Amino acid sequence: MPEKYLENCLYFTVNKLSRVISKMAEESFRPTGITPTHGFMMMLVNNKPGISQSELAEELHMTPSTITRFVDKLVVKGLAERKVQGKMSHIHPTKAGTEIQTDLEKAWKDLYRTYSDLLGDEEGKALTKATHLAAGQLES
Amino acid sequence: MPEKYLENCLYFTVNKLSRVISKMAEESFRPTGITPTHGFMMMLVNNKPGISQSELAEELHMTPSTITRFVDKLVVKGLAERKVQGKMSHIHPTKAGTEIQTDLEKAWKDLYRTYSDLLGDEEGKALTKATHLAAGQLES
DNA sequence: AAATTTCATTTGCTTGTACAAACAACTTAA
DNA sequence: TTAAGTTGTTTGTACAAGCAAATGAAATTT
Repeated sequence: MPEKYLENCLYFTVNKLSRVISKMAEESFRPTGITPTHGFMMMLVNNKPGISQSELAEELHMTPSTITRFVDKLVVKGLAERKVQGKMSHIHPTKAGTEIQTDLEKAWKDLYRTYSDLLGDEEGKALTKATHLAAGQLES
Repeated sequence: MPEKYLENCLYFTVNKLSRVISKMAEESFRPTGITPTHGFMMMLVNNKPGISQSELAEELHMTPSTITRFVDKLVVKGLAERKVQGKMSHIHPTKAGTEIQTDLEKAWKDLYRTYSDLLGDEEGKALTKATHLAAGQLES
């Protein structure tokens, strides 16, 4: 299977794109002091204080164990706190957590601008949509 | 930034798709006894015995350190061997390595079929192409 | 009410991947 | 021909993410 064939493989191209855009996202979020995924999680917490971990898992499409670790980190960083109630954990933003929201939104917009400028606005949107759709179709 | 907004973010959708298709690829490659990425590496080695690690890094779009670890594993599994020559490492397939080539190709085809069936043949191709293009445009 | 099942979270362990620093071998120029 | 720089590989360390099993609480069944 000669060299160039790899780029006809969705597994391959998607993983590569994932690495590239992840690096870009880290760059955009650097000023906030947290990584992109932690940033998204924090925004979800700010958006709905008291959100449960399973809701976070649902939104972020990540497994519960990963969510636990990520919440741990937000707590250690003083951005959020866990209120345990029976078997549920409810996550609330701290003052510091509320305060970085603006930075997070800025970072997110910045990321959006960066890749949109490189891909073209419409192309970026189209790719995002296609990617989202495909992910949905493939998970079964 | 309310819930559904995440799906308008390329970083997000791409990472999700990457997780989904990686799982699918693992599934397809399970019969071969190695993971998809090791499988691709092995195919490259079979395709060009004596290939250097930097060539592998180039083809696979991965960093040299990652390549080292992956080659290590192929060696440990008895599928390949390193012939060190000066500062270069040349990777050759062993007998066992040559022998699993057919299985690897089958796994690869199987992966292709699986996602093409779910996405539609043309859509799958188009997405692959778009993804490849985008990765190229973004890495700068 | 006790036993069982279900559910949300946690913990231990594993894998993939990267970066930074180190190292080793080659190249070039004074 | 030695010093300086470059290039290919390796090693140490770290982090994201997952799985499987464990825990602890709630809900359901007997």
